[in-house]
Amino acid sequence: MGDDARIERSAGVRDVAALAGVSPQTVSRVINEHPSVRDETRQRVRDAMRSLGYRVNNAARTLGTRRTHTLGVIASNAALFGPSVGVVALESAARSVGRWVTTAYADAADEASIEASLDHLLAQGVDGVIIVAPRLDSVSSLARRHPTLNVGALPSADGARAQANGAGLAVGHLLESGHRRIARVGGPGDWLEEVARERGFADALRVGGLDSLAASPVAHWSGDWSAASGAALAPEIAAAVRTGVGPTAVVVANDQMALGLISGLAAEGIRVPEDLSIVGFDDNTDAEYYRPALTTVRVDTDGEARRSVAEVLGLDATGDVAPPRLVVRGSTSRVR
Amino acid sequence: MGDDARIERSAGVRDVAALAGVSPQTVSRVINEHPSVRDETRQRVRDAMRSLGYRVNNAARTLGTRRTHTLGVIASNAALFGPSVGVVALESAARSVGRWVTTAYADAADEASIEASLDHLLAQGVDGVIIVAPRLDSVSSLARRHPTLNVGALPSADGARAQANGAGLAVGHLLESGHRRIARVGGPGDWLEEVARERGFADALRVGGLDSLAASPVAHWSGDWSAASGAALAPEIAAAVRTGVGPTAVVVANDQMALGLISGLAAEGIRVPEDLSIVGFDDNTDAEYYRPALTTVRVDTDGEARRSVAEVLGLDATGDVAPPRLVVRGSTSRVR
DNA sequence: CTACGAAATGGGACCGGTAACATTACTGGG
DNA sequence: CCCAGTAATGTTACCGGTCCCATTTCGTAG
Repeated sequence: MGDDARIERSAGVRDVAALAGVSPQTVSRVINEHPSVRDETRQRVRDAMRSLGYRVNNAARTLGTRRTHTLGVIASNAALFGPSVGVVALESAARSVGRWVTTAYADAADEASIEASLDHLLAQGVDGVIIVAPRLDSVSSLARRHPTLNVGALPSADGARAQANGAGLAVGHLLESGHRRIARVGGPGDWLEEVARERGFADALRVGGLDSLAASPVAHWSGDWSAASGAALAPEIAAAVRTGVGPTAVVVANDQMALGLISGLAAEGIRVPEDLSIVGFDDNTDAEYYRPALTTVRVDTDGEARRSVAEVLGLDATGDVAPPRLVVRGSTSRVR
Repeated sequence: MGDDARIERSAGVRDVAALAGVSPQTVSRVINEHPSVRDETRQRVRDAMRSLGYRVNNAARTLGTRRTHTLGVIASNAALFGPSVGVVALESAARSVGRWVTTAYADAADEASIEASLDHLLAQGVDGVIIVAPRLDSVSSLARRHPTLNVGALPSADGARAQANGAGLAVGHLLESGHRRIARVGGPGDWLEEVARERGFADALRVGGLDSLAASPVAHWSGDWSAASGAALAPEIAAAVRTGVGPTAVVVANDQMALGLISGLAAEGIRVPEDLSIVGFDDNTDAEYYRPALTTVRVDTDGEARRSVAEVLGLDATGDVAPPRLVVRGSTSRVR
């Protein structure tokens, strides 16, 4: 292109202003889409920006405004589908409203680790923080300790409600299939999503005419979302099934625990779905290829992410959030 | 002078300087660990910083230095274990050397999408960019178009070599188990990791005394890393196995494709490992709970990430990288 | 004791936008 | 046609570190 080989310091607002014949302030107004700029002026400035290859300098802008246009995301355990997908969805949602995302991974079970991640994000300066798959008290606790900070969560309160409904769908499917002894394998009890999914499960059972007694012989099993933790529960669950009065179906809190559970049950000689029906939650991309293919609940993570971002930034929500949906595959069958 | 109760703007270098009785410049030197500061002075400044709760303002610093201390990461498809784990490892590695990470997700197969992500990162200003699981030409192509930018990859060139060795381990295991007709299911051919794993596979076959002829009847199968793509290959592979002169073992380019393949093969009536041994790659957290549990190759992603970060930032590498390791489970058996 | 180079420190200007306020150009009502 | 009120634009200083360069202090050889 140009053979004037000089180190061109990238153009600034003043350069653009000079070329467009306006003041730097007007250029700034154009950048920020301030309404009080005549269309013709705006166009002239835009042209100048283009011909100079102008790019806003985020640092300068931040220095002046004290707003970084950056969203901090604290996520945990990337070996889990849920959080991974959530982080991607958040990044996409944030970018679509002109924000950057800085991510810090932490061990969600360890409050100190979360605090360290938050410190890291605060040092950089972020306009808000979203915690992915938070523990129950993480959000309120952080909000309390950093009153000036916008703290949000994925899922949001609305998202949690949706997940409760999703858990209800799973129960409904099992009831329709003739199951009456339905147990549940939960996640860690102090996680927001676990609480929602558990509540949805319990409510649906009650509505179906089965109170908690229906699940009484099976107690409450729970893991840590990992396949390993699902597998670890297999012996106990297998024993319950063998009694003949144990559960005929289990609603598991996420797909990966379901995977582990099925694997462990196989080792115990319990067949799925012949001896026990299993429903997962998330519908991760692999669930269809588990053996048997997993019946599970799909949630609209992208929609949820958009909602969470909008909430934290105080914007109007963009786009709808699809309600959760049951995906029936091979891990559930009618009760014999 | 007048001490009106005004909103306490967080302390800056000038405040610290005043309290410590030095110039702002000296405070700056302390912040940046410049050697030419007397120990006693340094200590005085540090004390002042602490007592004022001083925190560097990253934006101001960036504006002055033109360095953001931020690393950009471009990753693709978070539904895959490999990239997800890689991103986390990079974040951790970067943080441990005092950098922030801004992530942008892109569809790696779509050059335009990568370019858009890069634009996004450049607008923020990053000191370097690391592409996770890059296509073969992505890195060099970006480096060419943005000559001033530090571009790196995960895995690095060394990491790719290690993966080649890992693929060799898989082949070695199969040879020892008596397999002689060994096929391979690759990833997308224009991906760095695919090239490395394929090369390791081919080299090991040759060293084992089997040239490419051994694989000739099985052609070259490949997918896109997803379980779905693995499942899609099942009919064709099943047909080859049924001929009786097809492969007795398959080395698959990653665990998730192996999962899909096994699922698809089951539908075709091919049993793993009785009729066909299968080796995966990655050893993701779920592989142990696939059915059968997957024999696979584990790589040291954390170590690789540290190496990539150090490379891009021009630092000395910290910590060793563990060599890849074969994990033998139930998806492989001795040939009958 | 002097001289001189290195070490330690200080003094502005400056990075590139933007807030705050001032100014000028328009609009419509009386 | 004047004036208030709003729209459009300009002026100036400032955000908070750091760069460059000047200055002072120190160590030590001559």
